[in-house]
Formats: sequence, C-alpha cells, structure tokens
Amino acid sequence: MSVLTVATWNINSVRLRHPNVARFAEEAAPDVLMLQEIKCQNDQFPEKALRQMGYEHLHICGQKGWHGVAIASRLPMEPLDGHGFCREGHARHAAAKIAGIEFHNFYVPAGGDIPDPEANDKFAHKLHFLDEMTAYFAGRKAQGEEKMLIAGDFNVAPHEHDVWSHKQLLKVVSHTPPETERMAKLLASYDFVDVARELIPEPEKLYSWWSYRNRDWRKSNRGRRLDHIWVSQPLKAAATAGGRDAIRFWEDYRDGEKPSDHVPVVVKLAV
DNA sequence: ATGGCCGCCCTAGGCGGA
Repeated sequence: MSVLTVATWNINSVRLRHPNVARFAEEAAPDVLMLQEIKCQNDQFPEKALRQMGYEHLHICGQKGWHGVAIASRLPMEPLDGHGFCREGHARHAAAKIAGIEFHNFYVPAGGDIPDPEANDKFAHKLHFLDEMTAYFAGRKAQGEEKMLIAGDFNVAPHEHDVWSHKQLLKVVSHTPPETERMAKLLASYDFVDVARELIPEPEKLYSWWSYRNRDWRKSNRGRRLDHIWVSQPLKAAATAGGRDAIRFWEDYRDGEKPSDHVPVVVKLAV
C-alpha cells in the first residue's frame, strides 16, 4: 500500500506563477499535478522549472494567451489523445495514464455573465461543453469501468454550501440550475464520486475560488467551490480510506506573492 | 447595497475571467 497524491490547480498563468507551484511542490508534494489556465503556448511553458520540482513527465496542451491545461507527473505517464470537448477549438482538456489510472484534466468554459444560452453564446458553449463531457463518459462507461480520475476547474459550484450565498447566486453563472443539473448528470454518467463532498459532507462550506475583487478575501469569504476531483467507483475505496485528511483545500495559496484566484485541491489516494 | 482586480496581448486599452 502506498499513497498517490493528486492535485488540481487553476494557476492563472503558469509563466507568472511557477514560483508558487514550486512552493506548493515542496509543501504538498503531489505526484500528479493538473494545471488549468496555463495561458501560454507549449513552447512557452516553464518546463525546466517543473523538471526541477521533480516533474519529469509533462503533457502540455497550451494555446496562445488563454486557457490551456497541463498534467505534470513524477511517475511515468502515457499521454492520451484529447477528444475535442470544445467546439471553439480551445485547449481545455488533457488526458494521461499514470500508475494504471486514467487522468482527465478539464478547464470548463466560464460562461460569461448572462445565464441565458439564447442571449449569451459563452453560456451556450459552457452548457454544450458539459453535455459533451457527459456523453463521452457515458460512452466510456458502456465499454466497462476503469480506474478513472477527472479533475479541474469545472467552473460550476454544484451544491448549496459550495457557494457563500445559495440564494444570491442562483442567477449568477457558476451556480444556476442549468449548470448544477448538468454537473449531476456528469457525475452520474460514469457513477463518479465527488471526493470532497464524500469526505466533507454539507452543510460544511467548501470553496476553492475567491474573486480578486474582494479587498480582503478571508474577511468577506465570498467563495465558490469551482475546482473538483472526482473518481470512478474502482477508485472510491482508495480515495476515501484516509477519511477527511485525504482531501485538502490549500487556502493559504490564496495569499502571498501574486496569488492565483483559485487554490489547489489535493487528494491522497491509497493505492 | 454596491463595487471592488487581474493577466493577456503586435504595450495600451479592451477583452475575458467567474
């Protein structure tokens, strides 16, 4: 029995914030690190810095200036083909097989301001993206169940206590019924386990993102849980064996030099 | 009750984030 530590973090520019990643790599020591919003092309990715942190195996899916995801691993990794998942051609998905587990890293579209797919094409795109994910994993499930871990910035806070005010956010993109209903369908598509809520049930509040606009994010504490780590049933026991210490939202990373507006979420798998 | 920030890009204001 050993422990595989897995992290997801929307880094909001990896070129600007790889020093933060280095600190995190020391402190949390994830074996597998899934980054979103790297905001650079593949040849601009700070590969040398990541290798110095012990991440010899990199699968980078970048694009110019926006979006972009990467999987960094201390263990050997077999990159897997992307499946599109994005009608706009953005780099929002990376997959790889590591230690016999299939990892999927997603950056779901934010969806713009107006929660109406007729009036706002970005919101339509977000809903479409979530539907594509659901169709993909339903198709995969029909072929048999694998050890699968999907994670990333899903840009949806699914439950009442995943936001600071359920009532005030019901009409705010990230917590509207069309989004939270799709999150439930996506979860069901492969019978995934939402590890954070399995280990820390409601009504305890859990947030992974706090807006830059709050002067004092800790004091106002208007957060949302947008970042998720889900596992398939064959990994459920491994993900839950450690109890609530097996999941951690590293809130301290919302402070310090040039923080991302998201904090890393870490799961320890007993494999 | 409201508005509050940040990072990207053909370096500067506009766009996107959520």
